[in-house]
Amino acid sequence: MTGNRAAWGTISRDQIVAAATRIVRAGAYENMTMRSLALELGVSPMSLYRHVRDKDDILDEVVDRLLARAWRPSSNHVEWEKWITSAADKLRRFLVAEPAALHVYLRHPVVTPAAISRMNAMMDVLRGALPDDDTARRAYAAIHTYTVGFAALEFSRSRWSDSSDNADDLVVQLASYTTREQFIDGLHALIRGLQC
Amino acid sequence: MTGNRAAWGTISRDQIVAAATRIVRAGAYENMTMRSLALELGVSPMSLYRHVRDKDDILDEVVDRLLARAWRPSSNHVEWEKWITSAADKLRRFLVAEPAALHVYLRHPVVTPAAISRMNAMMDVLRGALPDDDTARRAYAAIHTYTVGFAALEFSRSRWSDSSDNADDLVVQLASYTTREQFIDGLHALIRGLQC
DNA sequence: CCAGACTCGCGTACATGTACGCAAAAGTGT
DNA sequence: ACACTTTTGCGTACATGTACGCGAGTCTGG
Repeated sequence: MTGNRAAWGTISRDQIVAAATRIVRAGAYENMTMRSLALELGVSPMSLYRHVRDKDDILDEVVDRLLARAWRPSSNHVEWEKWITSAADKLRRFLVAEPAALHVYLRHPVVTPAAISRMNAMMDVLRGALPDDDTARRAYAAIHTYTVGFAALEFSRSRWSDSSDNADDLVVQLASYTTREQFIDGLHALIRGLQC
Repeated sequence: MTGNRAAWGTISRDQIVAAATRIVRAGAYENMTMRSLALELGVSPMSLYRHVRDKDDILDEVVDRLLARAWRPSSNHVEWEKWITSAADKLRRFLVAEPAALHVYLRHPVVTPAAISRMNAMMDVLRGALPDDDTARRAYAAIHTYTVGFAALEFSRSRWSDSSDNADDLVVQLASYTTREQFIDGLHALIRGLQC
């Protein structure tokens, strides 16, 4: 017998990602550490690194799986603006609800399968609605930027307790401008501007 | 004698922030750790915590000092759109050039003195250009969101080496859509849309 | 001037991600 | 079957932020 060593081939990349996905789905992203993950898989922490580059590598794949189930607009809107709005709002919700996703989106460009599917779907709609390809690309980039930016600020605000009471009225008012309505409002302004 | 203990009153909050500012200004933000900071101040790491809540507390103040010198538009543009564009671009540059600043902006609402000055200046301009106060506030919020979002994506892209060669053409094209021109382009679309 | 309260510097300790290299298990060619 | 290479699990170690509490220095009311 081998002391206390786990059997050869105990873990695979898929199992690691699956376990991580389960943990994140359970809302325990903050407590998902390499050590806790290893413990759950009955393996030593360093063993994970045989199958995975680093923690972000795992998160990339976890987030892709979650995104695949989260990005599609609620229904097939006839008007393209509604479809785009719904798609953008879905991504915003996703990023705010899933800190792991925001982490990934802010760390590097996301080019995983689900993200690419989503991009292609949005580009198809934008290409059909705007004069030329270049305009569509610029529109996509601007909308994406606004969406991720909004999600980042909305999330950062959510973990904020106003410790200082000397709070400027304007500050408070603006800091609280991270509601869904605000998002839609700004997004519509952006879309209007992109059509000119 | 007191063994090796630093003299009473050796450090103050101001000195800590000043030292941290020096380090960040020297571009060594990544290497600014509580330990290195303490070492430079001739003090034990834990001593810092008598004067500072945590590392982010220091960074907040450092970033405010740097922001104060970085946010103003280059010149007094007559047209408000140019002034706003310049101000937004200044913030974008600042956030991309200074990782510490991006970190702070993504972590919680920034309500330090320089940030408030900047906000008030922008609000003054927007109030003068748009029909009513509410519109101005919405405009500010949207522009701020877009600016911070763009900076975050631009920065995340800069630390990216395209490891996969199966890279979709579209992906590459869009991932590289983080240039100053793209920023200005999207910003102008947004501003156009806000005026309707 | 002195006792008690308060401020401050610090030693220890812990959780985290992960670099490095050893050794056991599995695979491979002969 | 045997020598080898490759794959895999893991022990150790380090840098990081920071919680906790001790004891020394300073201040304050009587």
